[in-house]
Amino acid sequence: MVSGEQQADGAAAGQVRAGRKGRSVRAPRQPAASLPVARVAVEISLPNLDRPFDYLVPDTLAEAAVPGCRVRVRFAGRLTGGYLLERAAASEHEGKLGYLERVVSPEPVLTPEIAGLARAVADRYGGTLADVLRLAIPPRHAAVESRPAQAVQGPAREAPAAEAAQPWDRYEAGLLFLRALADGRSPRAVWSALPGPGWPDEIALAVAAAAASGRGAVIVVPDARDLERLDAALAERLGAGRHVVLSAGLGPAERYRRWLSVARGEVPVVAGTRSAAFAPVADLGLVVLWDEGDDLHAEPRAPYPHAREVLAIRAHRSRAGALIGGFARTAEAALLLSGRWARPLAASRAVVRAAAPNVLHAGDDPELARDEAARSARLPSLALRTARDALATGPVLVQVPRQGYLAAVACERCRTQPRCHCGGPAELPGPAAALRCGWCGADLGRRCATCGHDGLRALITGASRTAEELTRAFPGVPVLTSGGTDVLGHVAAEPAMVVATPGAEPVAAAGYSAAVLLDGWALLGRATLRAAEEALRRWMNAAALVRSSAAGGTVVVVADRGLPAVQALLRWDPATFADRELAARAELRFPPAARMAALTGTEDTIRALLESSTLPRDAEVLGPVPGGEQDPEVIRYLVRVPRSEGADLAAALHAGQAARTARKEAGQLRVQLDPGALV
DNA sequence: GAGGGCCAGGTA
DNA sequence: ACCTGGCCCTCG
Repeated sequence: MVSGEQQADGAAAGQVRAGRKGRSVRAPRQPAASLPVARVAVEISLPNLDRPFDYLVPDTLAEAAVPGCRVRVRFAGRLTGGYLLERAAASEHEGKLGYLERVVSPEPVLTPEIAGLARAVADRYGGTLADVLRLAIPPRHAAVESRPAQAVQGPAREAPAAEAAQPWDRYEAGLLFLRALADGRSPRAVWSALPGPGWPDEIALAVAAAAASGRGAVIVVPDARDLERLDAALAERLGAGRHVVLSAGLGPAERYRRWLSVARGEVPVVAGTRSAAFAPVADLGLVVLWDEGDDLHAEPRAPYPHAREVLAIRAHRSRAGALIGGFARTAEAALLLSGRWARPLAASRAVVRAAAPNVLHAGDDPELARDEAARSARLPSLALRTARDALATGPVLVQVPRQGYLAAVACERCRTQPRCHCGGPAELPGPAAALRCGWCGADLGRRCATCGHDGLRALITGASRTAEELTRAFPGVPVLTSGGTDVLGHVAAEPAMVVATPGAEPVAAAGYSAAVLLDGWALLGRATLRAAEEALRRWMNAAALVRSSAAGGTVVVVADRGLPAVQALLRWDPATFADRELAARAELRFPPAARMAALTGTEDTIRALLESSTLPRDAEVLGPVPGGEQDPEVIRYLVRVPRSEGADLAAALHAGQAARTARKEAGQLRVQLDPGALV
């Protein structure tokens, strides 16, 4: 109801009055003649308000208030933004409806497909529609909107001929997959990409096949470097003006301009990082996820959706094809296969063997165990020999798990690991530097706090120290580094040692002649559920940059040969590894075999949430578990349910949070379904 | 989240 | 008769 105060304000009661400073006179409002009700998704991310609200469309906005447009409405007395979901003839709402205050712009930015997808993603993660829409729709840029649509340059290219599709010929069902897309069908595949530089082109060909059926595509890659490679391949295969690239680095105006060209149906193909999964491509025929195991695909903002999940939901809802893959494979992807949601798309063993480099291991090299000098130098002789031979024919990649000089140290005498007051570990930034805290950066001097000794022992050697060692070991050979803030995109075909941290490996012009994967134990030893899966993914991504075994490419992995991840690399068999990983998770009842929610907050808030939630029948509450939070008050609980009850768990936690916020209960609480970093 | 109504219990 | 705090509900 409208209070006396608001009536005096004029507008709400529809009184005619002259505004101050020459503001125009407002006539009494009248509902639009046709479809006077606007169903609005208000931009408020409170779980108890996570539903549409109806407003009246004033006749003055009858034309502008189109489904999908941005509006301003008065909600609980305040002006708030929102999206018009649909126009209706009547409302279910018993009470009196307010009027739309304004149509921000008649541009229909929220398509029915994306509205439905966003709702489904919110439901899947127990989050709110408003939170998902914030991830899905970029902020408006008025100047960009008012500019006329860009003409699409260049003619659309014809569908790829059979010859052009040849890279897919190497995969057992590759041509069938492309044919199905070109015929307008929607096959779904978990793809084991063959090692080498061909993946962007293979994706571009699949996209071109979907385009040949008159449909669009969405492609999500982990980062800007992959996006650059894909951009070039798409330009090549689709022709000019048929795709746009969406990435964070574009700046708001350019980002909105490109996004709008997709929303307006001017461009049928979008490639981007995780938020591009929501790009409003019209008539979607294919979704693609590259390097599906990369943790950059996990959105760090509420409700923490994963691009794999978003794309799978989208492909399912929109009846689009799906191509989800990479060189390695996660347990999640294995589950898509075991549930028959997708089919495997891989090459035969013979083709894989020919395309992959020759992989050797040096972890249990007997020379390493005996040769103390080699051990302290950390470079097994097999690795040094391989690198030396390979340098004759091209660059050699050296993968080091950690950046910096010494990423972890101990006192040489008493073996204590120095720590900062904040609890962070000490690292050594350079040969003559003082110790520094790896978390807060505080100067920790050089002397051992326990015994006073100032000699150090390296526990984890970083990339720059490795580069220093290699410079000594290979005099006259250029040693390049890539990692952290200084990432190289490419290196030339000339001999060089290229030291890179995982994910920062440059592409070599004609492939690396060899790669050395150092300190496997440091990757595998991390106490996380995904340590082995992640180690294999990082190794395969590096090894895929090396020439094929037929072309003399060699990889040396320094790790224990008995480990399944090492075996999987030696045999280049990501599928069996992922199946085993999935089986192991099923045994432990861990995701993705089970569905889990992580509740992070104070003991009180977690307890209150659990009390106000009606958890599914088979829910197990585990905890408190270590969650890596700095604040000792903030703890973590896990709630586990069988996969079949995942939707119920999300709904229960959503309802529990709704009840809590409606009761104005204080306290921070984060609810995360299937968090990436579990345990 | 903000605002409001309602009730209980206290205060003048 | 009036104020305050807690509880609960609505918000279109």
